[in-house]
Amino acid sequence: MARGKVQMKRIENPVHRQVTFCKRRAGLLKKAKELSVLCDAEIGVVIFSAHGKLYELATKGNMPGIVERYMKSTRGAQAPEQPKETPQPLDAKEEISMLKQEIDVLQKGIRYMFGGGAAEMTLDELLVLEKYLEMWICQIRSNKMEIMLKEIQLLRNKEGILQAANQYLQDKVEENFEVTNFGSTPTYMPYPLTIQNGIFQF
Amino acid sequence: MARGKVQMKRIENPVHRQVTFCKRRAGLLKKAKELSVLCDAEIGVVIFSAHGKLYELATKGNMPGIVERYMKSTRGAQAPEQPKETPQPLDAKEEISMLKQEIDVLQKGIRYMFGGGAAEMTLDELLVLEKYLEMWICQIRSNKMEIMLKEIQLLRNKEGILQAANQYLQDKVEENFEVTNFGSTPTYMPYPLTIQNGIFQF
DNA sequence: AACTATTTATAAGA
DNA sequence: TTCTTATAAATAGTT
Repeated sequence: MARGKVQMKRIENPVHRQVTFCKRRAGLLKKAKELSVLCDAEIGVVIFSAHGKLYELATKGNMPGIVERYMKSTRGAQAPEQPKETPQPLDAKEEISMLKQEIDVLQKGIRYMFGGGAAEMTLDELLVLEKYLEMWICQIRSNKMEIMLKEIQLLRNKEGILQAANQYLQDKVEENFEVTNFGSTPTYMPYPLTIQNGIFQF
Repeated sequence: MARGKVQMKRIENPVHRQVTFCKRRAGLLKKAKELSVLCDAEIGVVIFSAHGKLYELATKGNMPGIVERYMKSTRGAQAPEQPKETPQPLDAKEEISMLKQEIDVLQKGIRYMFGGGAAEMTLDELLVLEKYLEMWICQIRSNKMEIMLKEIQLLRNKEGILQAANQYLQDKVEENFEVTNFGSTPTYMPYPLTIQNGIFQF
């Protein structure tokens, strides 16, 4: 904002970036405080530097309170959609009715989460919903793991290919060495591409 | 900051205050975004207006992640953090695209939940969704606890009333006993309603 | 919502 | 980091 406009992209020079971070961080926290005082607002600001250091500001020094209020608020803040008809590729009618009951709980739960807590839920319903969410998280974690394992497998394969190439090249080099230094003792000659196995063991 | 300094205290005129809130809120969020982009920082800003309306900004649209990181950071009492490279934030459509992304994740998540994981989600999306679910579970557990504590309090009150009634009846019975068995020794006579205290201590 | 006169923030240099 | 200063940005009061 001074002595030249600044492009809105990451500052590549690390020193420059650090200095700017200092200055603008101070500016941001000051502005936040001003806004809270002038307009009687409750504000929380959390800043993690690129190096992971935490800077924060919270009105009344009460960040936990703000986080809690945020969580309560977001239940109602974003209401993307009402889940409508679930495609049911199921067979038995009893099963369907049971599933519908289940879906009722879930729909109620989603209203609970997204609909500003308008739907009052009983303790039993909360327990059921909690179980569902836990299952959901479990499933997500399993999918995450699957994706990561695939990635690892892919990298392993690449590693294998590279090691084979490495071996081939090494043989080639040794062969040339023997030709140019005929009669000398063959020496073991590890190349940089020969790397350790990963930390994951299948 | 223009046409006259401003006192750093609550603006009393409500109209004036509302206008200033709008302007400065926009300014603060803009500054926060700039800082995150220029200096590669992870930033979360939460603003509650005096009327309770929520405004927020989070890098990567990932407020739950920031909250979690914040909690980790503060719980460890200034624990050393690992420097994590933030993927370059997009600079084009600003907050709107990020919020849309956030909503996208949630919508996809709902399909994910109801469709038995049919919707393919990227690893990043799964991570964000996981954070949301953890947040919600936390909220649900807190609600559960609240309900249970209320229930316990209610039961305690009932217990108190019943014990009082019990005492009253017991006295009555003893009185009658003394009348009908004049001169006999009074005996201690505990009634079934006299029960032990619950396991919860407030 | 727009418009400016000012104040504030800050980029660059020291 | 801190100070200085020229200049860009933000914004208070007004229209």
